[in-house]
Amino acid sequence: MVDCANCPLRKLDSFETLNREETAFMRRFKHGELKVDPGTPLLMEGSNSPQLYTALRGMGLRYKLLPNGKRQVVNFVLPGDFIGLQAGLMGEMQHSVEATTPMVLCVFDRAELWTLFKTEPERAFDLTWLAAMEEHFLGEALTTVGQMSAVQRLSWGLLRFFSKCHDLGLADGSRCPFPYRQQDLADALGLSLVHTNKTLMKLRQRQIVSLQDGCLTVRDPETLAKQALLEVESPRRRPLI
Amino acid sequence: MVDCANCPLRKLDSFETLNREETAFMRRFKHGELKVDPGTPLLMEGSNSPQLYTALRGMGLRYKLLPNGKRQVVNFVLPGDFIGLQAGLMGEMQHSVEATTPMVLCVFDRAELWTLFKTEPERAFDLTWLAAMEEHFLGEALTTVGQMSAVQRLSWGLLRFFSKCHDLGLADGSRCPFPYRQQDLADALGLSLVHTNKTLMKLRQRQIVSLQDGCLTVRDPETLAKQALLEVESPRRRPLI
DNA sequence: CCCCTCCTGTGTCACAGATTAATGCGCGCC
DNA sequence: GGCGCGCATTAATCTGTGACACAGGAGGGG
Repeated sequence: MVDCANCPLRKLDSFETLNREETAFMRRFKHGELKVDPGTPLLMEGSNSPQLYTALRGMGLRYKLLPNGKRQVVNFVLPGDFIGLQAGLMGEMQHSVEATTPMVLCVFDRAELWTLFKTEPERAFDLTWLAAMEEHFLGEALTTVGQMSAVQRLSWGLLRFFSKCHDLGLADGSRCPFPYRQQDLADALGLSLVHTNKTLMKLRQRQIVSLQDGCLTVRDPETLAKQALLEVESPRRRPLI
Repeated sequence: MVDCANCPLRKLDSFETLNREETAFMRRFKHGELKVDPGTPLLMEGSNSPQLYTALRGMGLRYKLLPNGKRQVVNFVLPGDFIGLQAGLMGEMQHSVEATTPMVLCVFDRAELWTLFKTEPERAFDLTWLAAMEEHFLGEALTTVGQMSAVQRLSWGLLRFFSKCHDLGLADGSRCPFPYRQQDLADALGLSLVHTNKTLMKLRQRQIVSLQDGCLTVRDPETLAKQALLEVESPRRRPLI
């Protein structure tokens, strides 16, 4: 499922065990299970919070709240995602998770983490690998939000989400569930709601994606991928002379 | 040095050993040493590259190059920083490190990583902790670039860099080295060079920071910190009637 | 049925920031 | 000295995006 071909050390087939189904490993270390309903934010008060989570079922989003009321969606949470390690060390911003469909989370006791490292190096390695993947994703997100236009950001965001769904086997052909509001997309990509809406309309009118009834359909993956990396037509005006 | 008070598991005094000085641990696992001169980019071709690095001395920056020639500075590299785990898994964007002062890097063999997890869980734990800290930083950076104004971004960036220096003992009072060009700052914060320059001038004229001769001086830390989180004066226009 | 609320769609306008260009300044080099 | 080069600075202009306002549709509840 998850592409591990690049991992130089070993085939990480154990990755799959982190996805969607509760494994023997989870059963051993888990502290409890959590069912979360859409709309209820799950606050994570930094590393003082004694809990770590793995999403088992459902989708949600991980975000930070700013003192001025704005919100940055840091990542979309899908089954298999590990949450909580990255919670605030400094405690300046509120770090939260909110479900957008009914979710089931596997809860770990943070204090067990150290045990894990001593007794199950393979699992510890997986964990680190996941953290590195997340770090890579965030670097890409930062690059996109920092350097790209609205069309490119949307293209990147939708494509990324779709591939993640696809890797998890949640996509049906070019279709995947997308239980988010436009406001969520806007907050994830550093755009305003209105502009996100208008840009989405552009993508729809160009028959590149379709987004309705909680489903995302990628109609033109090539163009989408091209736009996600580089403006299709060079927007550079030619000099006047 | 690095604040570990929040780590619930144990006092991470071993962190210090990752900073600046080469330790017995490094000597055991290290594959070589690398001296890098300013201006020579060190390409990291994803996890296919067999190497991982720890910065021992000097400063630099880690960035991604886009096909359209733009650049996103992902983080500033200081002594003690671990580099390479987060290199591209997908290989879309070029991920590189460039020194801005002469640097010394400790080179690890990527294949040794797995050995480390089996034989030195403490070190493996440190590594994961570092990855989590980096992840937290990137989340904050994303939030800043996605939601904040130019003044706030600059304030956040400078403050962050200064605290990092301070934690590493590289700062002298309110002064720390800053071997970067304004273009580097601009690329880190998703701003244009010109606008970065103008905003910097504003901060200087308000006696909040001073930036010259490769040194950053924080003159008014309170205001800086306030601005880094929330616009000081609310920029909301009052209605016309 | 109406009323209310949440969300999407669309037009208008203002502004923060991008772009371009020109200047100055220090520095190394021939 | 004169030249080129890299970088900081400043000004002038343009534009992508945000802010605001409002209409319409979809539910939900009494």
